[in-house]
Amino acid sequence: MGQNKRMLSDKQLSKRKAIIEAAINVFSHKGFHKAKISNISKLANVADGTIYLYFNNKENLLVSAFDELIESILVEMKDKISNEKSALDRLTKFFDLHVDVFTEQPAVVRFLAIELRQSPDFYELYPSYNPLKEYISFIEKLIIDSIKEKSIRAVDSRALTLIIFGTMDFLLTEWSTKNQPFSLVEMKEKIVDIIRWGIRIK
Amino acid sequence: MGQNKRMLSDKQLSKRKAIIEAAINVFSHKGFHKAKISNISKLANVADGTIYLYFNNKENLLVSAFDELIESILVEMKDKISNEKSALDRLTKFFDLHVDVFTEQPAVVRFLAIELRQSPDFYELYPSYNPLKEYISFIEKLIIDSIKEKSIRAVDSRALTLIIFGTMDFLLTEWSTKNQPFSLVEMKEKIVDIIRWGIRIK
Amino acid sequence: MGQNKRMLSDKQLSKRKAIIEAAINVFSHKGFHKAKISNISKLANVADGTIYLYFNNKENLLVSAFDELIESILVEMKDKISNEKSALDRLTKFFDLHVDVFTEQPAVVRFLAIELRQSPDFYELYPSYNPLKEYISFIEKLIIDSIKEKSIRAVDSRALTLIIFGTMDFLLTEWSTKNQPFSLVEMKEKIVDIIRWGIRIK
Amino acid sequence: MGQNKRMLSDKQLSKRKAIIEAAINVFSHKGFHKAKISNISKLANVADGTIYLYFNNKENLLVSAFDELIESILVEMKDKISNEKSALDRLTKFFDLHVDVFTEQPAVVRFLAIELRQSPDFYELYPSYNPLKEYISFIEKLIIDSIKEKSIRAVDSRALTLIIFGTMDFLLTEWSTKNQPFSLVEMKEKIVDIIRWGIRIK
DNA sequence: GATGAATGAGTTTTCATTCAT
DNA sequence: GATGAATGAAAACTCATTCAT
Repeated sequence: MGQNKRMLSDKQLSKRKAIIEAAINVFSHKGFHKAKISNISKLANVADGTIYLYFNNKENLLVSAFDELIESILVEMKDKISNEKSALDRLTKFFDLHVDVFTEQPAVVRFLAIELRQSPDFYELYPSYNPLKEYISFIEKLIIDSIKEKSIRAVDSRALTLIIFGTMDFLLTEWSTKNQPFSLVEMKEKIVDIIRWGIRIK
Repeated sequence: MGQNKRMLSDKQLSKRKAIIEAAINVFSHKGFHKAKISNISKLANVADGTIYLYFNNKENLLVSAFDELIESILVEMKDKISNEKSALDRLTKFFDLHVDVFTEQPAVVRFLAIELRQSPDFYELYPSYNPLKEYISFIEKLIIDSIKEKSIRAVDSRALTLIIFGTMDFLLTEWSTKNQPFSLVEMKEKIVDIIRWGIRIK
Repeated sequence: MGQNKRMLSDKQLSKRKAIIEAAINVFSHKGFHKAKISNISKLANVADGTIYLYFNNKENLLVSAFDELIESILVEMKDKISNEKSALDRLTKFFDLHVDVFTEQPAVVRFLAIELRQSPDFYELYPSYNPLKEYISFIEKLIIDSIKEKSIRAVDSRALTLIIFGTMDFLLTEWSTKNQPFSLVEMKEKIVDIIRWGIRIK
Repeated sequence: MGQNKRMLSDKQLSKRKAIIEAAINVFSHKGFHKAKISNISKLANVADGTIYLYFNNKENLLVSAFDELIESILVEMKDKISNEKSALDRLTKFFDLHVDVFTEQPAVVRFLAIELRQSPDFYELYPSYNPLKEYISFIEKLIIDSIKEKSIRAVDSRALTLIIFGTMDFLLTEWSTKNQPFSLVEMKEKIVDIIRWGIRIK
């Protein structure tokens, strides 16, 4: 049975990590249904059965991999934007970093953008669960702060969050599934320009 | 074997339609992989084998359902916006209708927003295929026209298309997967306001 | 339901014949299990259902095709050897004709040599049925006559039948499945020579 | 996936053997197409899936069973005839043993005589493959040696091989499919007598 | 704890056969 | 009689999961 992460020894933690990394890799490239447990165990250099010592089942492995991937990305991004003075600068930087991270790891885009939506049963069972929740909440927080700082006009923070995340998501999905059909950096600048206009203080 | 749609009798066309409708319904609720052909055939009141008289296989049924659904939606929407005077009005109306259509048929949102991304094999086989292509192209065309009419400033049409479609898509996905957590119409107005500001002529 | 052949009109008889011919053709080339009723009906220019007006089922069609093919071959061969004076000449001629017939229609060899053995259930149901029975009996009769005429020594007729038919069958199967790896006529002469030596009057 | 036979543990080898034996049994009685994998797995006391740990697919199981059966029979027969002084004695003994082996295991006759010809696809894919090749070659070698030893006259070795194998094959098929309608041993003696006459040195 | 051989449930697709027209 | 659209039973094979070692 999958065990609580906190009760594991160092050796076990590194084994668990190897499994998670292998899982992200395999799920990203093959998709949830075509990914075989044996692919993941082979890549992680463990036996098939070992995976079940750390995770309850395949779906739980997918969800765990999601959670930890997003958490690690978010931690890294929070750290990198911490030097920025204003909330708006942090938000802009966040957008930049989002694009950077995913440009460097296109497989991760597939994983987050596509696999995320492949467990409808899971959503049915846990409608409130959303691995992106924290990520999106962070964006909304930056927006609220920017409004408080009066760097941007007092738009609805939820609405702006939807615009920003939805656009980032679709931008990267298009770029990724269509094999980089445009310059991501240039396109990002153009998008930021439009959105900035929409929220600037007159 | 799947047959050419044009060679079918009226009776056959209605049977084919029943299958497509059942397929959209089942795929929407269960996802491609968990949807069983027998679920679809039962809902359509035909035998399993009958589906294979009209479609080559399960994937072909998914793709056909997509194509026909999007085409019918697009035709309807094109018709409804044809009265609008300016391209910008048509674009705005298009956004409204998009939300209306999907509000009325939440299963369709799931189908388009989620299932769309669930046939990775298909995309590998036909990387250029994208059932949303025409839909997205139409949005971009409205944007280009609006710029020509000088109703909006001369932003990059591709960038604005990404913003509009990405936002619409995410707005509806959030609203749909989280069981309508906010007023869709109000949220839409707020989003339109922000984007309009971003593209208005000073 | 399959009907008695004798109650059919001329038109029906020709339809039945077309089906039998198509069946031999398709069974020969595809084998019983890969042959589809629709292949046969298409080749015979009738509807699938029509076949069931003349034959009870697929297996019955196979068996009927066998029977009629062998009967027609046997009738033809009996006619052709009727001019030969002695039973031994008729037997020798029969062997020659056997080879000729199958050289001209290799598909028929496959049909008789291979498909013949593919209905084990059928043999279980009707252990006494053997479509080759009459054919083999005829060989044995020629042997018995030859012995009576003292053209050959008084060997056991059954034993010699087994040698002659077994050799003919294997000769043609080898020649047919291995794509004519030797000169059939020359090999036949060599075989006949050996067997003749074995049965000649000292 | 089917594994290399040499890399298996003793336990696995015995499981593999049980599967092969069950396969021969079931294929013999039902024929390739009517034999179900579940019949074989049940008889071998393993799960359906286990068969696929040892063999790639049903056809591969058939072919493997063939190969191993013929090889084991041939090894045994070669050993048993090794004491005979002359090649002609070995050939005669070989014929005797052939009949003995198959008399003791009638199911094996069916398997070799009937199933052998039931994989038309296989022959199409690998036209040169013939599991009986080695067996037949061995007979021809004994014939060539007998001629060299001047025990028999200098007939064409290929022709005589066709006679001997064809006759053995048909003899056993008739005896087997018609439920032992004659004394196999007596019939064999009569056949050997005829053939011997045909090839003796005057 | 780790292993990996064994399990067996589960589903698409084919195609002989039927029967309403 | 003839048609061919519709039926639905049937089976090979995969792979997540288990558990004896």
